[in-house]
Amino acid sequence: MRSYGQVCGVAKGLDLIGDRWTLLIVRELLIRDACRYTDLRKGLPGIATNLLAQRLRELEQAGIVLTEQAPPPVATTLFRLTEHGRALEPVLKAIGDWARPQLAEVDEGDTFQTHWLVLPLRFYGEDAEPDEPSVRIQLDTEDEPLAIEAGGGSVTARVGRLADPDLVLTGPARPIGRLVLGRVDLDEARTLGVEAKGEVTALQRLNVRAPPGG
Amino acid sequence: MRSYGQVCGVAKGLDLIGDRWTLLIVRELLIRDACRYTDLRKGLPGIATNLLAQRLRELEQAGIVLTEQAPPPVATTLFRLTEHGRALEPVLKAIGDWARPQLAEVDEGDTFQTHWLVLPLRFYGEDAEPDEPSVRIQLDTEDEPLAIEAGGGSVTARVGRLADPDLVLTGPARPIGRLVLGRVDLDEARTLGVEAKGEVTALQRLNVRAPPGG
DNA sequence: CCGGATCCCCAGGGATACTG
DNA sequence: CAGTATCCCTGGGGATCCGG
Repeated sequence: MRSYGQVCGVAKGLDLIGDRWTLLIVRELLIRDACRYTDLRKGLPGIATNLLAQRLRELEQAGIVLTEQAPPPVATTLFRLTEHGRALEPVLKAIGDWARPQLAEVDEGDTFQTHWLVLPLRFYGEDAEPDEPSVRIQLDTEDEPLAIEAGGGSVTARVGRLADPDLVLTGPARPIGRLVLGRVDLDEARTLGVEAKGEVTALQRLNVRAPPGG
Repeated sequence: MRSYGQVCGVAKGLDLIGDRWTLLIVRELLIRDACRYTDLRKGLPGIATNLLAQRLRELEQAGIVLTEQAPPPVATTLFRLTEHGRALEPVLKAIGDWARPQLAEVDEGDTFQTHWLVLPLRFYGEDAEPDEPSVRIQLDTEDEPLAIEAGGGSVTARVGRLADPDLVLTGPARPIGRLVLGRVDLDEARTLGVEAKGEVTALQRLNVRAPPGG
């Protein structure tokens, strides 16, 4: 990117992360930790492949991303955030906090992927019953499976599959996302095609609060 | 800007504020409150005038900026942030926090303007002696005058001139900025061309702390 | 299949001139 | 003062192709 050439923290920051797609690449890496090139492409629908490669080079040069060679039998390049890169999480959180109202006006053509639930759950998720034993919820949608665990007062979510979940939610990604974030209840989600198998009360443990000021 | 088309708070936010120059326009409006078109242009060296006009239109349409007609004898258009626009301050703060280290590597061609001190003073400034009577410091550089006041534990700064300052700092903008932010002491600043007239101990009242995690 | 590189085309940004 | 109009050029979108 062309530098703004200003002695100002905001301008200097935007020199590094102000380019199109850059912060969304960081988002994907915050969600997935270590990440293949193809994972990034799938999580960034519409990005041109040359652009992704160029951004990754720039991010590596800026000390935000580092690459490593995975050992066989994987034998592929993995991309990962440096500590300086992980320090961008508050920036993404601030943008997300601010944009919460905009999230209501979702366009019909907008895409949704299940793993995008990870950051909102990390930022706003609480365990409603901290003293109860923890519960595990498995999301099974058309794209990647997501594993959610609530216990000890906090909520964690990651891409992948749980060994023995208390509750499995199967169906289209969008309604499952709205159910997990507490925007619809289970009855309404069922009419939208969501199937729940197991301990449905586990959903009560997920408490997703509103961002500050929203 | 072209929308990312993703059901994700970060992406939705970037749809509105991810364009080049946009957040720097917001920065200028956070510094100055009400602002003429020409003030914005001076504070954004290098921006194309058509681009500034276009961004202001987009920001107004997004409910971030509003325009008002100043009454005579000023008789000009003023730009101001809406409440939704002022809510972007934490986003700028998060970027500034993150970019603090980058601010050390300033290029020689980079420009600096005195009023850019307002946000760092607002974010990181503390009054070192909350119980003492407040002090007023006037900055007089080649560009606009800046008025700083420290008292009651906090620091405020705004563009403009004080009636009877306790201390007046005159000289080139860059060294004055570094002095106010505590990056050089008064002796070193003097060798860089800064003149101090009045109660020089007033500078001790300014305490500019480091951002979280930096 | 993974990790890109290459090519073409268009939209968005930069610089300058001009106008109500 | 507050923009519009214009021209040019770079950066981004989209597709295809290529080496490992």
